[in-house]
Amino acid sequence: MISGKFAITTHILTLLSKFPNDYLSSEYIAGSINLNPVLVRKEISNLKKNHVVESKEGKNGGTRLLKPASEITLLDIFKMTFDTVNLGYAKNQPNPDCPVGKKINENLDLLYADINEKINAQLSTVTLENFSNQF
Amino acid sequence: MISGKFAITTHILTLLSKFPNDYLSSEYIAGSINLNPVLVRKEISNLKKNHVVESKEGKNGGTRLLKPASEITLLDIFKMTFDTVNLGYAKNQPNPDCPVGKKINENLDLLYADINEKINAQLSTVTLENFSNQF
DNA sequence: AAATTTGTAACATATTTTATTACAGTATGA
DNA sequence: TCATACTGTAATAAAATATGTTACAAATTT
Repeated sequence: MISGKFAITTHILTLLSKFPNDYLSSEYIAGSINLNPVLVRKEISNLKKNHVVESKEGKNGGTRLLKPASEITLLDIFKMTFDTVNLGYAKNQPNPDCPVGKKINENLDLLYADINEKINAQLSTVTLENFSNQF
Repeated sequence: MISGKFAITTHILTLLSKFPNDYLSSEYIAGSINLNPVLVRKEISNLKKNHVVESKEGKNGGTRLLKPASEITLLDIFKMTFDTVNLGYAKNQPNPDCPVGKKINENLDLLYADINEKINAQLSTVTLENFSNQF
């Protein structure tokens, strides 16, 4: 899963933030996202690895937040679900005998690094609580 | 072509900017990018549509810039090759009976719009000439 | 003990990207 | 004027990636 990871994780966390004391099941969450529950559990697995949620197995089990929504930023979610934003690369290795081919990816990297700085700054200003309050 | 469009087009334009008076063939350009010439011609077709380059058919034909590299910004390239940057959406339509599902995409859109503003601002500060001078 | 849920692997399908082939049309220049 | 070297574009194929499904062991509740 790549393209939907941030959106799905943000959706999951928004739901959890609405019921901070309940364990929500992957099936319930999947019903809101309209996604297979197995994929929801995979993203939750990632969130657990990052100590943002905890799960309880068995009957009446599910997942809940480990900390208040005010202490989670969208930048945190971004870091858990995205490598970096980029505007793409050509798939194949460019010609190393061409001055442009030799350095194109390096120079794109510099550009993309600048872009990511701006994005990170933006995302760090929004908490899950802020985001969730829009609903 | 989605993922490589910006990178490939930037690569093409960088090459053209190095030889502003020559018609470069799609085969030559493809050799630097290590990409099929047909795909290069497709991107060039897009550049022509945007009046950034012109092509000449026939023997000794090829493509060259229609204006100086100092008058083309990376934002121009971005607009020709990207819709908008986003951090993804879940693939399926979310549940409209859930308050979160109903508004998640709308709220993600707002967030992504903010991100795009920052990216646009950044890209508008770099000309093709600036970029090309790094090589 | 029965029911419900997570965790995870294995596999299947769908979608998107990239590559290839083919060939008509155009310009050059020997 | 004919061979050559290009562009333009459509059609198709292959590869890569994303998403979906099935299956089932393990955990917990009632």
